[in-house]
Amino acid sequence: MLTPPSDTHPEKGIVTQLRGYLAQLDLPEDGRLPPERELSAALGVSRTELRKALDVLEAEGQLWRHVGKGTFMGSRPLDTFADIAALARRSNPAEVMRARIVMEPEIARAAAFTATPADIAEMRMCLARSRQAETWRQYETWDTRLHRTIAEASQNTLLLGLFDTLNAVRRAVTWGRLRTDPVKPHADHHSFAEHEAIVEAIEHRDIAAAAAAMRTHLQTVERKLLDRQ
Amino acid sequence: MLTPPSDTHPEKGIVTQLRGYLAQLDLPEDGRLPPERELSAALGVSRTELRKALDVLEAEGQLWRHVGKGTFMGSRPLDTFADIAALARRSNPAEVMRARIVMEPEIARAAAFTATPADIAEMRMCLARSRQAETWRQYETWDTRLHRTIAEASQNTLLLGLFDTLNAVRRAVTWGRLRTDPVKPHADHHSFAEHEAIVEAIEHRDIAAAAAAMRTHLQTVERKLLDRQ
DNA sequence: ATATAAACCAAATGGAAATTGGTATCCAAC
DNA sequence: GTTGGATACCAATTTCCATTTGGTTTATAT
Repeated sequence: MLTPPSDTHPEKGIVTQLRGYLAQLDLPEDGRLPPERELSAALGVSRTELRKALDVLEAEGQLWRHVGKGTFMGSRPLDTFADIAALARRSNPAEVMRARIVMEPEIARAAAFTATPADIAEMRMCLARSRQAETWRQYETWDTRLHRTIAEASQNTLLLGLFDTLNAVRRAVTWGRLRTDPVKPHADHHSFAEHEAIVEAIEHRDIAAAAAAMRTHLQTVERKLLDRQ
Repeated sequence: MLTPPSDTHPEKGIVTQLRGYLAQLDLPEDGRLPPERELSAALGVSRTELRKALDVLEAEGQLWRHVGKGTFMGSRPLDTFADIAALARRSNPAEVMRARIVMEPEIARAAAFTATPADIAEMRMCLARSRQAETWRQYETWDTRLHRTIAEASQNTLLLGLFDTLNAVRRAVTWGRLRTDPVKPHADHHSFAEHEAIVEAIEHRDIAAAAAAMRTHLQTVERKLLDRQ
């Protein structure tokens, strides 16, 4: 499968010639260098020989290559997938709640700064729809969407991404213990008033109240969660 | 910008006609329904009138629309991206700092609760090493490790995972504008005292002070960051 | 006034064509 | 018989362009 590097003996000259050429070359921002076919022509060597030299530099970690993409100086960018499944495996509902209590009040605080009228309109719609929900399933859909709308309103794509990750883990952890009650949430379910308070605070640009209301809400949710176990 | 729904008075007949048509329609897996131009023809109404009816259904949350994509039944799906590269592409240094200021003070607060003596010992080592650093490169290594040790001390694998994600994005975003100064940090660099204050607060289990010290520190970093641009 | 039709726009999609690193084959040279 | 070069081919990826789609504007008619 893999050919041991020591198997071939590329002329050392080609490697050093390549090194010099690359050093003298001014690379684009991403460190991409010309395709092999051009490079071999520019250096006056065959593609086979050039590739042997490139093999050496790659083994040294000086560059990395990928089919269809090209050859790049530097080290290969990290495999960049926050493995949600792995996170969920290590975590548990209590941790998820603690993480929510850490993140979401501060997100709400930021949202109170930056929310647009459209954001607030969508929050209000989520409130209304969650009140009209006929099943817990529907209720949770609109509850989730309300919280995400608040995260969107923070106008920070990174915070939103972190929130989504947290949410994905939450779904994965909570999966299997979903509420399947046929009954629907009572009209005086604690979340209704608490959600209302959060949106109210955001609408009034009261950043401290927004954070506090979100914290209160999540702490209530946490208490209910622990009670049930 | 937004047209108030009450502004127009679409024939209620069209809305109910549309409701019926959609109910009778068997939708594809993704809930996508025919483009407006087809729908209006099928229903024998003008596109303008159809759109008014669609506006109603959208306001009710029964469907969502997006230019270029189409119109879909149900509620708008959340596009969850745990892809760090994608996150980094959409984000920027300012956002990263805001996200840090949101997350890390609260993480420090949690850490002040749960840090073990071993955690604190490691934090102190990071402090010492960062003071001894001979280059900015070294300094940043120990700075990063200090912040991560604090996240570890929160004893919450999910928070730690989110912190790591944030950090990966930070590295990706900051890439290319790394400090290459040959000089090393001054002995009175602001971070030294600020780091000290954070660890001190954690050690004394002063959760409020820990959060405050971390927030102060990151706000200083943010200020310096913006100054340089 | 209101509704309709038509045209236009920008976002998004889809697919063909071109590009690129990797691999196999054939052939000449020594 | 081994080595190296030229060529062709492969699959992953990108690039480019036409098309589609929801959103908006304009002109026309009733």
